Amino acid sequence: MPKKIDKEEKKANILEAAIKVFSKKGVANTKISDIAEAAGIGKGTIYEYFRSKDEIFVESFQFFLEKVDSIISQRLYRISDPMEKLLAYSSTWTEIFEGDYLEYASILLDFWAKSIRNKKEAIALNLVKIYDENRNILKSLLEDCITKEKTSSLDVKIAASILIASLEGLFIQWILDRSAFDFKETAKLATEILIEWLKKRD
Amino acid sequence: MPKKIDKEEKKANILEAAIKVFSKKGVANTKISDIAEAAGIGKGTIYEYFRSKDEIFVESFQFFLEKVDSIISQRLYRISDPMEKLLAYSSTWTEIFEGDYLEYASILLDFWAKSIRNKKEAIALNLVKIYDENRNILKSLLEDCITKEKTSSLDVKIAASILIASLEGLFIQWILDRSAFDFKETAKLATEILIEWLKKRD
DNA sequence: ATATTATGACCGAACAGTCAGTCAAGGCAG
DNA sequence: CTGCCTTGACTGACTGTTCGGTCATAATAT
Repeated sequence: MPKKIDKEEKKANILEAAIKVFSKKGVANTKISDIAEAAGIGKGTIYEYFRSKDEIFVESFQFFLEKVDSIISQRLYRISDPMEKLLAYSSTWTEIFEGDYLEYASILLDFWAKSIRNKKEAIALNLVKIYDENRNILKSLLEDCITKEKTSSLDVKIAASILIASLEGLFIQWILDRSAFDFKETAKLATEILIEWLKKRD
Repeated sequence: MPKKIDKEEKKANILEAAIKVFSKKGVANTKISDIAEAAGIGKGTIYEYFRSKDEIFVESFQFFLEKVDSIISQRLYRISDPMEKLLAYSSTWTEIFEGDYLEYASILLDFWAKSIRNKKEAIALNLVKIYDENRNILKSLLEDCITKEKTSSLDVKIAASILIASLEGLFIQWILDRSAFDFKETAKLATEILIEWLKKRD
């Protein structure tokens, strides 16, 4: 077999493994050898693809976001009805974490922590950008749902902020105690409440 | 004999210092010597009061929660009007972190992370309890605000969950990027939206 | 009052364990 | 053989924890 190694593919493999271990044990408690073992390779090999543990951490964040992003846009792509689209957005997050990706969830906390503590680093700037993008995406989706012109654009953006907040906040509560409420249903309800508020507004 | 010292007071001093350092650097990156330095004592002295770094972490969580709790109940105590009371609840969180305690904020992420990764540990069980208590507190406050009997109790508890979620979610976004929106105003708005929804419900 | 002793709070050097990152040796395709 | 990949034993820096010793002060004796 002509051994042309696909560096990108191999990196992706390592990142998948890293995310899995990071999620389970936390970044600080994860050894490079843990990642190597999870990826089924030797410890030294890791350093053929990444300069440092921190680089793995940063890139895994990017990798994770891209993955979630692609899942979301894939879903929204097929839907045309605005309301359906909005609900699909909010339910995608819930489905991601109710499904195979549940184990990946807690890595979000490490990303948040690192970003908050080091606002100047690329990872933080990136996260800020992601939030802003998502507020804007949701703003558009919300605007498509309410067919009123008089609602101020500012209100809609604030509503978008609140929606993101609700979804993430519910996620944290639910991950800690899944018996507290039905995540999917409650997320849907939160979305509907916001829409209703926007519609009734004058 | 040396002066008899107040063990509890000294522990509190160390915990205050620990929380400060934990917040700034993250628990994993905090050395015992950092805490000692911040508390103005020697490294060895720490171990006169705590068995291990982990014990400091766990106790600082408890300490932090009690502090926030006492601030909130102190505020609510003076208010009788239900709506005022509810708004005071939500604004207290914002004020805590907009004021002197801003630096303490990011320690929440370490608490969350530890709890989520180790659901059986005391710290996690405690956090679950805290959330449940707060959902119930908010449920009562919300019920006092809407003077309708037909609203189902379940709806109110779900609304309480969403309100907590909104406040925490907004907090994360705001801490990352304080120019995104006005925290206090947006938190207030989220509270009002939920009340409105509950009132109009049949 | 003053000297002597007992106490335990306090400290930080030393220890022991851990782990990120290195590198010399081995493997394997062409 | 040549060149590239892979590897895990190794190293050195780092840090949680221990522990023997110091010292200020309280208690007691004179």
